[in-house]
Amino acid sequence: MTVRTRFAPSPTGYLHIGGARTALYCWLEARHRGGEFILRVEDTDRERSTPEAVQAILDGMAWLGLEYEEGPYYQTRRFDRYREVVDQLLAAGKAYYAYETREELDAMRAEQMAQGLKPRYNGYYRDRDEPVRDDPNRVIRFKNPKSGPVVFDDRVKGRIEWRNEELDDLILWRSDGHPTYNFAVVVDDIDMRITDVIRGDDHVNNTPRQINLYEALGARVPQFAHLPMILGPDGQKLSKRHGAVSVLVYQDEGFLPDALLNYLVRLGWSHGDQEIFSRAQMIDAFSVDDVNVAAARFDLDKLRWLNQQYMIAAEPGTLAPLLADHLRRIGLNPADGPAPEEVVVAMRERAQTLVEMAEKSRHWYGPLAGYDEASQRKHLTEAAREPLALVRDKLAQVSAWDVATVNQVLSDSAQDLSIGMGKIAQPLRVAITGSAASPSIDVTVYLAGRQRALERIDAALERLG
RNA sequence: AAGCUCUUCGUCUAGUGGUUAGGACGUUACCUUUUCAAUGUAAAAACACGGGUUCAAUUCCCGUAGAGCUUACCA
Repeated sequence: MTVRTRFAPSPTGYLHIGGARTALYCWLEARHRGGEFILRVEDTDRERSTPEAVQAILDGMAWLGLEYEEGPYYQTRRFDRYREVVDQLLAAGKAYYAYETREELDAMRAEQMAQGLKPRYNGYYRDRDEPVRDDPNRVIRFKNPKSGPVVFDDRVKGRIEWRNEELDDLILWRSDGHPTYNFAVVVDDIDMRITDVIRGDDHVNNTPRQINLYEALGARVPQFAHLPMILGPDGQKLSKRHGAVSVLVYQDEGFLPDALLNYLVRLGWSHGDQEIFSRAQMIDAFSVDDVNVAAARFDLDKLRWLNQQYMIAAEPGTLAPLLADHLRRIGLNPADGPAPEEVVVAMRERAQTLVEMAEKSRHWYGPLAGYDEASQRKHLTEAAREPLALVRDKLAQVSAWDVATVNQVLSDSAQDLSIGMGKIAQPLRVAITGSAASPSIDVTVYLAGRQRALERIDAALERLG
């Protein structure tokens, strides 16, 4: 039988870190076992679902490169099918109408809580043979078995057992004429022949009821795998302050999708001592059976480190357009400076994100924002005048403009003046970049371009005098 | 309140009835270097607690504590 997994987000928000990892694990499990991955949008909650959120999820999936064989399916387009199934259940006596108002249900719960009981529906209408009546509060409830155990072997949490006494008769069909989530998922997962349900562990509690539904419908129960949560750095539930923002903000912040995926795959899963996984390696090594049981915290530092590893390993040409884009975002024109590809090579060991890379490269594309206070005081001193002037002259005269030529000019100058390279490099660096930290000095000068380099040296010399 | 679940360095994790409890991020040194990085080397850093079982428990069992999830006509 073909393995089929699905990612089934509800479009009430964007695709966040937790959702992205669930999607990744579903995708990996399908890929690893040569199966199919399906995307299904659970939009039965019409109040909270929005088309923007649907688009945000689709965009997030696309950016991460988690392609699906089927979908997106939309639950709102399958209402006829749910109606059909609920009617079957009704006809078979496996479901019934109930008429309590919300207030009555709330009161029931409150009373049970007060008695220290687990709150649940008391089944008042379950075995009443009343004629069906029209009522604004009319819902359809499932006849959950009254006794016996419900057992399942969760692929990450192991064996979980429930007693049917703990469960109540869940609502399948709301009074507003819509199916409920617990009903729609089961119908969908059956119809879509899902073999492995991989989802967040906030769903473990729904699983026994769903299993009962599968059985009432005479369907084969799929395998379940409940993934632990991802927590914020403080161990609290992920909030907007942490990572509960759209994965697309990671794009905005200069992360590579493969780096994010690599980070996420290791959050709750590991394979020996390996930290870096290409997509192919992930697919090869991954199994939900090896996923951890405990919740994990999101650690931005490690993501940043991984992102840099990916930037260093990437073909510079593939990063160039991304860097150009980030330069534009901070108001710079990539055409006003060196080829982004060359900047990538110079800067990838000095930046952990593309945003950082763009920021640290501003001085090659736009005017100097000013000199770093301490660097200026230390290096733009009277002692720098002679070397700067000499270098300026030589740079103005050389016929070629490349790293080797610049390097030659600098070492010649050092020799001419009988001083160490540092005495030339540091003042020059401050002159060109405004700070004492940059790539090697020949590259730094080369990337500035001859005209800009000469202008900056002139400006620095003027400052001295 | 009840049901379900979780607990190894600060963080992500490996691991086993007998290990110097391993790796990675981060941190701190050192090396390198004209700066800053990157790389390399090294160091500090963990089995939540209490009882059992056992010759021996981080590992198995039971409690305690802490944390999470669910108890919706949300998903």
